[in-house]
Amino acid sequence: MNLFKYFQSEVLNVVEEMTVAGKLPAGIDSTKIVTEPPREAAHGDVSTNAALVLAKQAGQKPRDLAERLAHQLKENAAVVAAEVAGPGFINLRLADAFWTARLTEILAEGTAYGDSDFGRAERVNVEYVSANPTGPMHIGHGRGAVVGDALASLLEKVGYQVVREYYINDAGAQVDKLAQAVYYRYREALGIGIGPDVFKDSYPGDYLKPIGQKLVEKYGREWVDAAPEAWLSVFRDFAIAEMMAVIREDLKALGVVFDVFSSERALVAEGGVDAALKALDTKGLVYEGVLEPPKGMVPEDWEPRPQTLFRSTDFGDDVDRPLRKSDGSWTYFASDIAYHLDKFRRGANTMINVWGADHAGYVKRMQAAVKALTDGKGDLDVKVCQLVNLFEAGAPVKMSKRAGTFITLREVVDEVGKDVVRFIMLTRKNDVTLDFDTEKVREQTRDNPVFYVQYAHARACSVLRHAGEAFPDIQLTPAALSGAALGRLTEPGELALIRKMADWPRQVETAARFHEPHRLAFYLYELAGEFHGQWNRGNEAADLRFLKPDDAELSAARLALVSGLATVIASGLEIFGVEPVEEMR
RNA sequence: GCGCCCUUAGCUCAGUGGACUAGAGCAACGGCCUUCUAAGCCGUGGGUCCCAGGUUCGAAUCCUGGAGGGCGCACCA
Repeated sequence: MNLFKYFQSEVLNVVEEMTVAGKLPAGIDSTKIVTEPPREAAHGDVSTNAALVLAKQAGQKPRDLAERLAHQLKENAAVVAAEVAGPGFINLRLADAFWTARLTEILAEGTAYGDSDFGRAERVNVEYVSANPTGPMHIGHGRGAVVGDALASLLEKVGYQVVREYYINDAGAQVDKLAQAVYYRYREALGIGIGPDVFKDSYPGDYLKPIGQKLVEKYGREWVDAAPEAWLSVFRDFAIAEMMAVIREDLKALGVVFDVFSSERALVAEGGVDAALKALDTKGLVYEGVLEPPKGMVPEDWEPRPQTLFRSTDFGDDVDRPLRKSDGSWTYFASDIAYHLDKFRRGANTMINVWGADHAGYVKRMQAAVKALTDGKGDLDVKVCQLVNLFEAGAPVKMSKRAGTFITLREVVDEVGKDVVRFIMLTRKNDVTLDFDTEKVREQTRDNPVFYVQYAHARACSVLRHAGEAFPDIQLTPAALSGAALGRLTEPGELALIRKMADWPRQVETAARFHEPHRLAFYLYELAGEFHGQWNRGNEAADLRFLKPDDAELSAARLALVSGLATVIASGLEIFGVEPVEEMR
């Protein structure tokens, strides 16, 4: 249960009752009432601004109205105190029994705790990674991959029907360059010398060498003297398939999965671009025109040129955008328009794209296109992921493709483990740069959030294991533990921990609403902190230890708490795609 | 030059309209601990929330302008 939503509806019920009783005017607007945790825990458990919002409409003083509302709210059995504070906030204090009931709920629901129907089974398409099939993934792709994957899981948890999608840019100039580079690797594999500058405009990486070798194994010398027109499509298709296999392996190592891989080439081949552009044209949004040079900077090879343009300025963009290149072929933007129309037609009114920082300039035009094509019915949110700076023990890792000192995502994942990479990628909001230190993330200290959260889960599991030794007859299943005498959980630290755990459903919903999975990393860190804190108090005072050999009843109640804690952490890590470990090694 | 993003404690960052005192971790300083699983615990100091206006009963939060940093900027993806 999202207890804040519950009390929100309780507040609204009271408002409704008072309206019926004539104590409040009819037709009052209560939509601005919010019910949330007070900033200061000392103020209570639940706080609402209802009186402040309604005072003016009711023609009553905020504090007077607050007193009346508070009086009614006290009728709820869970409310032990309803105090008016400041200008007219109402702070509710809840009964211990209310909190222990939340623990029972957690034990009953398991990692499904925090699930909700917030999304109302609405369909959402989350597109992420979509790295060009021209090379292995780098650390920046990894961030997008994790953010997209976790966001998708988060949305599923709150009841959306989510499609995880990867768009393969397998059409256009980039993959032709790939074919070009692979052709030279093919010749090289046959022992034919290649010039020093052959990769100047394409892909010099060694990772294409095995592909050249495979082409030799498959075709021998067949293409050595053939014209480019002859080998281009063969080499291109082969190279794309090989590179996608590499990328899929990289993704697998990171634990990232997709429901759909969409091909740009296929979309073009089946006429999707022509259809989408025709649709735009029908709306009168396509025209032939000449763009001004970008304000304040004129590219060297600038020349005024008539182009086919999309009237994106009608939908909030800064300038109209070209749909066709000078050779008459479609631009990347044109096929992307078609792709987004395709996603919309496949049922996703809400689309979320996770992009790298270098694509930030495309957000407005893409949103403009979605608005135009769907008549405002489609919604596109773009999460732009800022750069990831790699460090090793505090020193920046210098990377240069030329010097061959390029660190791939795979290398980092193999070095520190997928769980570490995934968690760290979620410890910052997507739109700020993230420092990733391959040394620091393996430290076993409180500074390292991955360790700190994992350790809380492991420590909880450890306590449960020890319980089996101390109390051989005890049943440690959640179902059995929920039957414990939870009323014996009266220590402030224990109740504070349950309060934090009970906040999970609200945390999940808020993160989902803002499409911001990183919020959960902060929550999990705080939750882990509460648990470690209670553990440490047990170090000081033996009375506070979770296991008390001379008091089986109290121990069972505390074990229920420990089990619940492990459950909530596991529920969070599940969204992150991080395995909740049972012991640290 | 234009667009987008960022600017909160010495450092790294939470905090998308509410109050009494703007939070956390690290670092600093002062104590303590050597453990039911060790990688710690308690306390103290530390802030013109980049600046200036505006909206509001109320602004770190919304709006406008400015400063600094990042990313991008027609016919590449």
